[in-house]
Amino acid sequence: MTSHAPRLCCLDLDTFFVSVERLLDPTLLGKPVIVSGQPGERGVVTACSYEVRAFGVRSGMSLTKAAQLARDAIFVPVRHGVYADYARRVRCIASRYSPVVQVASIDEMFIDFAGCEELYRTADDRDADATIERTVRALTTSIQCELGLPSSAGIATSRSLAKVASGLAKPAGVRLVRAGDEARVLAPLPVRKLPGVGPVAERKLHALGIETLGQLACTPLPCLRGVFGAWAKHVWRGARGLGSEALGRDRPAFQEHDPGGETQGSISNERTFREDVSDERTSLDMLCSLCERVCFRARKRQVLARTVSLKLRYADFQTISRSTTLKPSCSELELYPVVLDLYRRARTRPLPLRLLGLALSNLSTAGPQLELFAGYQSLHDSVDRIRQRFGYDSVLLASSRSRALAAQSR
DNA sequence: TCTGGGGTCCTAGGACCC
DNA sequence: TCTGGGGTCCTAGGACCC
Repeated sequence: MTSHAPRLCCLDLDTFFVSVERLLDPTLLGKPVIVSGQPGERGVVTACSYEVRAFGVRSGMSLTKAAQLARDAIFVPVRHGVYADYARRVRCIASRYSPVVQVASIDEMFIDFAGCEELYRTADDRDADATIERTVRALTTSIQCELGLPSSAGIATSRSLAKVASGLAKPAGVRLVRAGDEARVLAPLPVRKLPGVGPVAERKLHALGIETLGQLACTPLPCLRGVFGAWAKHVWRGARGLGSEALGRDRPAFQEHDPGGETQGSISNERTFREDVSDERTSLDMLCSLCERVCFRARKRQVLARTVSLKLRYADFQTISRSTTLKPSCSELELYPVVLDLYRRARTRPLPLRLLGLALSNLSTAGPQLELFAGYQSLHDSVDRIRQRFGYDSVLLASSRSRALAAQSR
C-alpha cells in the first residue's frame, strides 16, 4: 500500500542565510559567519555557520554572548530580500520533481512524492523506497549544482517525522525512515527534537523524568495532559512516529483575491529600543512610525484590518498587549488615534520601555469597503507611490520624521 | 539563558444572543 | 426574575516556529 510507505519529504536548506552570503562573498567560505546585527547592539543571532556552532553559538542567542563565544566570528547584516529570491528559485527546482510542494518557511518545504514512484523508477532500484530516496538525492544535487546551495532532506510517512529525519540528515544528507521503523528511529532522540515541543514543554517533561521520545511514547496519555492539554494525544502520537500522511492545508502568505472576504494572517511590526526609553515623545514617535509601517504594508497587500493590537514591553521584560476591534481600515490617519488609546491603557507603570509593537489582524481583502475611507484614498495613493519610487523613508508623518532625524544625528 | 522580529495557533474568561 | 446550555465574538496571554 503506497499510503503507508514513506513518501513525504521535508527539504531544509542548510544554514540558508549563511550559504547565500557565501555565494555572494566567497571569502566567507570556511570562516565562522554570523548573520545578524552588529555585536554590541541589542539583538540575537539570526543564522550562523557550522564553524561558529562549534563554539556553542546558536540562533536566537544574544549577540553579546555570541561574540564572547566566537571571538573571530564575522558578523554579516541580514538581507531578507536576497534570501527570499533564492528561496523562490529553490521552490522552482523542487516543483520540477513533484507537483505537490508546500512552503513551510523561507528555508523549508514539504514535498509529497506519493504516486511518483513509477515515474522515477529505474531497473537498479531495489524497491519503491529506494526510488524515492534516489529521486530526493537528485533534487538536493540539482539545488547544489544550479544554485550552489547545500540542503538536507528527510523522507517519512508523516510530516512531523520527515522534519525530524531532515534534521538527522544534516549536513547535506538524505535520510529515509522506512515504514515500521519510525518508533525505533525516534526513541533515542531528546524530546525537544519533536516539532511542537519547545523549551516550556521540555522543562515540564524533564520534571516528570521524561528525557527521550522513547520515554515519551511509553508515558500514559493522562500524564501528558498536564503538560500539553488538548495537544497531548497529538504529541504522544508524534513521539511514536504516527501522524497525518497527507500534507495538510497550505499556509499561503498571500491569499487569492476575494474582494470583501476574510484573509488569513496578520501584519505586525515591533521594535526594541537601543536603550530603554522613558521619554514619552520618543515612544509616541515610535508608535506613529510603526502605525504608518503596518498600514503601508496592509495597503500593499490590499487588505483592511478590523483588529489593532499594541504590544508594550517594560524594562523588566513584563509584556502587555491591548487590542481593539473596529470598522475595517488600513489608514494610519484613522488608526493612529486608536493606537494612542491602546497605548494609554497599556502604559500603567512608570518604568522605562524596552519595546513597542503593533499588529493588524482580522484582515479582509479590500473590496467595496475601500470607499469607506475614500477621503484618505488619494493621499495614501500618492504617499505609497512616492515610497515605492524613492524608498519608504522618503515620506513620513511629522512625528515619524522627528524620530528619523533624531536617529540620523546619533 | 539577560532574551529580535516576523508569524501561527491555542486557551480561557466574559459578553451577548437565542 | 431566575435559570440552562450552546454558539460566537472579543480580549489577553502564552507556546512555538524559523
